[in-house]
Amino acid sequence: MREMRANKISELLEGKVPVGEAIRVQGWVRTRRDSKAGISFIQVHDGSCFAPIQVVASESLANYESELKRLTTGCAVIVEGTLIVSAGQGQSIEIEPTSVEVVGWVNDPETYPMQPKRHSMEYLREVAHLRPRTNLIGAVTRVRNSLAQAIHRFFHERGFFWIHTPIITASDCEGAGDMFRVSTLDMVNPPRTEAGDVDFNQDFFGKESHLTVSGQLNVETYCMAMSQVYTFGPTFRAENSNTRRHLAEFWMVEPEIAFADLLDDVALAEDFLKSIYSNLLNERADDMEFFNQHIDKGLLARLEKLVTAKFEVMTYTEAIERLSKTKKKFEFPAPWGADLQSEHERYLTEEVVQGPVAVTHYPKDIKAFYMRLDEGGKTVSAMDVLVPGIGEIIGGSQREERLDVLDARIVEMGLDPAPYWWYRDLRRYGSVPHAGFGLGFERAVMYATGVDNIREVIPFPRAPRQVGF
RNA sequence: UCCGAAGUAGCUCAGUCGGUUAGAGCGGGUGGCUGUUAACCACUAGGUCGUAGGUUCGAAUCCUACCUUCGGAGCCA
Repeated sequence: MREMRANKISELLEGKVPVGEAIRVQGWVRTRRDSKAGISFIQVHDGSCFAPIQVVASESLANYESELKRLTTGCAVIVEGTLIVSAGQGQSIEIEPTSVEVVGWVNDPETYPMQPKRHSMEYLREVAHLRPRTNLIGAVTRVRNSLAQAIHRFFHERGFFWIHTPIITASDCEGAGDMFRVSTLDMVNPPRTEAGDVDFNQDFFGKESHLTVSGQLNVETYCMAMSQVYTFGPTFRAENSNTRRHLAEFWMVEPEIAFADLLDDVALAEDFLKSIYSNLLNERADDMEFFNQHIDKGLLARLEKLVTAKFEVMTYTEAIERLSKTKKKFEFPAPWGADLQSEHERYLTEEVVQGPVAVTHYPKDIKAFYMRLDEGGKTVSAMDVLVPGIGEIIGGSQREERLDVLDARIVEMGLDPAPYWWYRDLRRYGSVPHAGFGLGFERAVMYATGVDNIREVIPFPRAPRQVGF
């Protein structure tokens, strides 16, 4: 396989290889159509782009009758031949092969799970090992990669450092929901203390340990030395959530910037979203066209508006006023002090602003202890970025940099300050105003593709009772 | 976890006032036709109707439990 470099189908379809060149394509058969004139049209796909390329195999090939006419969806082939101008309609170029080698057959075509037809997404989840061969999951995969690369590029170009915060943590400080336990103890007969409790002193780490629910507290430590940092890695929540937008294992992006306030944070979020989505529209136009046509007709218009519109900024208090003035009926009321429901968020971004909006300064009682207390002591410097279509996509805040205020907030929320000793140290030694936000990566992919179930935008979804692949 | 809906051929579905041999499209096989486009035409194979009980002369259809999936809610990213 080394004697001749294979051509990516993407480079052929993009015109990077001149017609008439000898080429080689390696991929999998999508469909085969026979002509009794003694030729077969074989659509070959290699994942490099949305479209397959057409291979026009003639009966003059030695294995035409014996093998090529038996090709079915999913067979792996290596095609060598010439890139030619298509003699038919529907494609500009195609391949006239000098050889088509069948590398891997499909054992039982009738029961091969991937048929050249539309499958339900629920069914595709049951064959998660084969679903990347579909148009939909292939397109999602390229979009997901494009966004991930764009995120790293965005931060890298601005001098941020990617911090690999730990997956295993002994602190449940984040308080962001139930955690998965990490333990090497015998679950059936764990060692006990004299009081009868499980003796975690004898566990691997010598104390109770869990999978992380957020890298934020850890990344703040590096922010206080490296100035601009971010985490981008897996995150785990053991909540029994059975919805189309929750996973037990998902990826999260969390930047943190020093010498920055809430409006710097909003500006970063705006630049960030515009950057990664405008890059996507350029880089994966083929996949985005597919999503716009088959998944969500309004997708491209919405994304194009997002990357050009100026994000509005509105305080929570203003938002509540706007909600109280409308005649629109909501399922839930929106009194000052309560968290905004999804229906409220969508009304604000879709009807009031008709574009992206950052809502700031939420009541302190509905937000986390580490968010900076505002003048007046009723609100904190939190911000949620709301976008049409889904509502909240980013949540962030300026962090509380004053030790006395932070301590008071920890106590006020009924938390034990002791485990936060290292987090509190940051406020004792060279503390500076800083801010950051979190973006659920899968939700960003959902927004980019219009796919409405989060289980389609991650290769192997983990959710309650779902760990099969 | 709570509320609602659904499980029938390899896939997508139709079929329920209970009643002979459970149907279609796609996919597979065979043949025909065509520089074809998820081609088209003909023939053909393929189903313990989610699982376990129950009611009945008779259950895909009615009842109960369980399993699984989907949608909504809560939680949140």
